[in-house]
Amino acid sequence: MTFDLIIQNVSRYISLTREEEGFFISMLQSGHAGKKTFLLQEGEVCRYTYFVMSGCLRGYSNDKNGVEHTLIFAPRDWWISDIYSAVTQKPGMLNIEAIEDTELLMLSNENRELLFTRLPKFERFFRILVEKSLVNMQQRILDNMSLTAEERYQSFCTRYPGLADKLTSKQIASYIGVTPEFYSKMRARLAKKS
Amino acid sequence: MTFDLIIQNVSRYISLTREEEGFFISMLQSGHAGKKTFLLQEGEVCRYTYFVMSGCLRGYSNDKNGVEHTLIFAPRDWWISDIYSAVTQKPGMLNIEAIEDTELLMLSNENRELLFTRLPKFERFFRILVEKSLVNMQQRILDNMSLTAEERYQSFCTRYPGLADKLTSKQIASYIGVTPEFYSKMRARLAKKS
DNA sequence: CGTCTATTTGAATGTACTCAAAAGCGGTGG
DNA sequence: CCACCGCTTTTGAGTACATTCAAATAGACG
Repeated sequence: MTFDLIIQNVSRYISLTREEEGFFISMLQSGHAGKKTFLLQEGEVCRYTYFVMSGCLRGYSNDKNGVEHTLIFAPRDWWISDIYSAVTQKPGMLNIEAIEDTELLMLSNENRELLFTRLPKFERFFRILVEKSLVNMQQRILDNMSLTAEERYQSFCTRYPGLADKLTSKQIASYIGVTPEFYSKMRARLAKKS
Repeated sequence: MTFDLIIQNVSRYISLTREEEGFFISMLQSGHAGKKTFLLQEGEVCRYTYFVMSGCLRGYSNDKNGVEHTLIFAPRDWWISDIYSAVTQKPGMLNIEAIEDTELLMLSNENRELLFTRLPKFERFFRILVEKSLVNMQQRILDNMSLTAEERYQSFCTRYPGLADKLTSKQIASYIGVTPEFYSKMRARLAKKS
């Protein structure tokens, strides 16, 4: 069944009755994003929280020199949105792009609020989800301050097992925080070692 | 009244009746931390979420070389805890230290759960709180990847107005992610400019 | 096949770090 | 009250990690 994955995902933190599952599912829309297409672009207001059924998304932002910096990858079974924009309803600076053909479920901001009103336990679910995300981001700040590029690459491989193959060098470089050129040299060094 | 500050803080995101305020307050303990003392140390399980009434706290972690990296400062009207440890109930790596004599309110993990059970709107409050925090951390990751040390210093001054005076150079350096030596040289350059 | 973009390689540069030593500052005890 | 100790901050020289710019090579896609 199509909704098994998301129900399992939600059930990790809260438990739902059959009716609650039904209501939750009725709040979702399904969607598709072809490779290299955008679900959200810089300057837009984020209207949805996305859940990835298959494929993979990438959330990144451009700095003042136009350089891309990847904040998050969202493979199967992950949630993604521009929280800043979704919360404030103001234009954000995040781009959400499909790395490959991606099937999604979408929860609109309005339906999210409806869900919170009707089933307050979803406040709990999203609180826990955001807490996990916060812990990851904090760890990443520490990593950026204390690890070398090579170690951050290892850290990336651990956090997203198997994802490196699906991504371009540029995308990986933009996640670990180095230029594509330096990333290339780094790979050459690593290859020589082993 | 002692609890005005925290009630106002909470009321920014949820509204409470008199009785609810009373119950919330009954879940809190008050506490004090003298300058340079610790509320939490690396390896301990975080048992409380802290709210700062006056003074200032600092949350930092030591990397494998023993270098300190500051994740957060918590002046008056801020919340702080080691979310990782509080959520998992496992030993964390965060140290929470008082920068100066600090008065606090403390919400134990058990009372936090009680609060969630009795007043589910607090799930909402903490969800929003954590969302804001996540937005800040994401911004900080982008800053670390795209700004120079000098710009990150400006960014720090904006985020924590007036705090620079209360802190040692080493503490500021550990927040913006440079060595104390480099921070010192940076300050000298900045002073020369103006 | 040709074009466009991504990746690699190299040389020169820069930002920030390490190590070491000196100077400043704060607290403590005689 | 001041002398001393420990810690923080400053300064300098040498170094390292990562960037910039430029050119060559390889891949992807119509």
